[in-house]
Amino acid sequence: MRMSKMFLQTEKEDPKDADIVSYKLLIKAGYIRKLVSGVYHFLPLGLRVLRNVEKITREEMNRSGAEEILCSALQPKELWDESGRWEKYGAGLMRLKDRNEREFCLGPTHEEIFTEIVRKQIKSYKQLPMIIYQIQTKYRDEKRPRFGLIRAKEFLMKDAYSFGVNEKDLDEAYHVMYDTYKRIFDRCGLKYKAVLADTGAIGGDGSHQFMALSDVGESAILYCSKCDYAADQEKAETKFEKKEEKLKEIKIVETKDKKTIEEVATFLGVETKNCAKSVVYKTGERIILVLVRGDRHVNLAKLCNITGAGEEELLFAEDDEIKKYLSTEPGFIGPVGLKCEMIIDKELANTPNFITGANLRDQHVLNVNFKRDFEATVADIIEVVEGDRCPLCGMPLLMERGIEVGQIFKLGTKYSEKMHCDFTDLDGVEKPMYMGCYGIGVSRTIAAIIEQSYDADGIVWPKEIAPYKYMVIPANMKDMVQVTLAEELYKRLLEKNLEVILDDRDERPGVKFKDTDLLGIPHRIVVGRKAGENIVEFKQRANKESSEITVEELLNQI
RNA sequence: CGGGGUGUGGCGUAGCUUGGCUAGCGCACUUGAUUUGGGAUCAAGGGGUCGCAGGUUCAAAUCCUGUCACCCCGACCA
Repeated sequence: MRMSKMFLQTEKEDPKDADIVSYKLLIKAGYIRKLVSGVYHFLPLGLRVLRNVEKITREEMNRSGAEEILCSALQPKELWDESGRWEKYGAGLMRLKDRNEREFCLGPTHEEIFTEIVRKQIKSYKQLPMIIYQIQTKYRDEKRPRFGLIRAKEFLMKDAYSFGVNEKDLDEAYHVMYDTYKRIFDRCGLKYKAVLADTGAIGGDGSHQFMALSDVGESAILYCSKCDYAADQEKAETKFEKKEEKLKEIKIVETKDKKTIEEVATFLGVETKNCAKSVVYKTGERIILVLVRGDRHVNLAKLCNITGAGEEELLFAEDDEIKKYLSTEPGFIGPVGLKCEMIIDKELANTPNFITGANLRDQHVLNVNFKRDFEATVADIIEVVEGDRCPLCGMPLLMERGIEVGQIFKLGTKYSEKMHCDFTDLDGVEKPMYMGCYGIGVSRTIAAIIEQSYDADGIVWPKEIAPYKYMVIPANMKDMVQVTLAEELYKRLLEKNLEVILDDRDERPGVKFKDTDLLGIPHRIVVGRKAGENIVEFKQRANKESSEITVEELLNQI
């Protein structure tokens, strides 16, 4: 490609609306352009990068034995009704109607579609197991799109679905995909961790996320300082020690105007972890009192799983609703004597003699004990933080932030049962298939790569990702010796089937160097003053090493 | 959804408080000259519904009302 002909515009100044590196650089270097919030165009260089990530993904998926298809993005409501997700998915689903008022959505994910395709075609155990996948644009009406390609409304995703006859098939497919994902992200040059994950809206009972480590990541990862336990914060568990202490007698104390945990703890001269935090949630008509230790936060993902509520359905109850439905006093809520659904965190359940609200204005209760004083469902509902104990080995957990670039799920028969995706087994009995699903955010991966690989001058692409691998720069376009040699070199590199740009613009060399760095082209070849002696400069973007070599040496070397 | 902020040529911005002449500057773009190893210099030039709608006024980028878009923060309390 000739730079003079390229559809490219680089910018010197940072875009006003960007504050993370990957987005700034993608815009400045002319890789992408924003249409509206959360929706982006890929310009020639951006598309080449996207295609490179796709290529790696496709090659590794094919290598694993999976087969590629391409489904429609437009999906009819009926299929989503079958799985029950038309209601459950909530506002994130892009819904639309055709001219006959028939309802559709733009696919945010494709479990329903793949299940539909497979149930039409696969009838026998003999045709299983199998994995099919696609690379396609997905649509999600995000609450708040942000960080450029990291959270977009429209984005490119690779999604794969496995179908098998039993759990063993599923486990095998899951492991194959796990290994495949590692190969994909290795080739993308990412530093990442595979962590245990919550299954969220997709459902199922086993999942890993692949997290590209980065401070701008929206997810928190907790991992053990000693063993190899690693989990998303939504999923992470911790080990706690059961405190042995004699149960004391329950006692009401006056706590005038002391509403928050901190106020009460300070007032009573105790630590917040000796108090119980009572949080009232509602989902539809259901009112749930959730109890965690005073120094803990409720983990919404865990709570959703336990209550069966969707993340958008589970809300904090307003004060007047609390008064109305629970006949208690906001600010002084406690489990003792309260009549409603209650869930207590297992850590608090094992804490003796804690303090709670008394359900009366300006009063709290001391020495409350689970079981003795009230009953509730026990569950793990706290958010684990850095310093908590590893659930496997008990050593302290560390925390890091990550960008979720991939996730794999064991779906089991969740979709196949609802949607009647059955096969006839060896014994002649019709059974639901065991499914898994496996996603990679292709466009998001690009942003993650940049977040991990840039410097003051611009992007530093890993070699497989770079849109072009070589930049040939004639330093002075008026010097015919330089121009001729550069043209010759360009031709020779093209003949070798290398991805090369010739910067044939009539610009000063500084401009060309700056652009090469900004674009992140891995290898730069400058044809300059020594062109007459057939010597050029060969410089590497990543480590800034450069050498002067003859054209012949260069051609032999690459 | 709640809170805060911002909308002025392709990009980045000044002007707005205190209304007033042709809306200024840098980058980019066009033409010419000089220049050519880390974002050149000079000269000439083109490009603007000041987000949109309404209002106040002799007069609105500027004041008022509404609206749209974009960005950031938040969604944890008993």
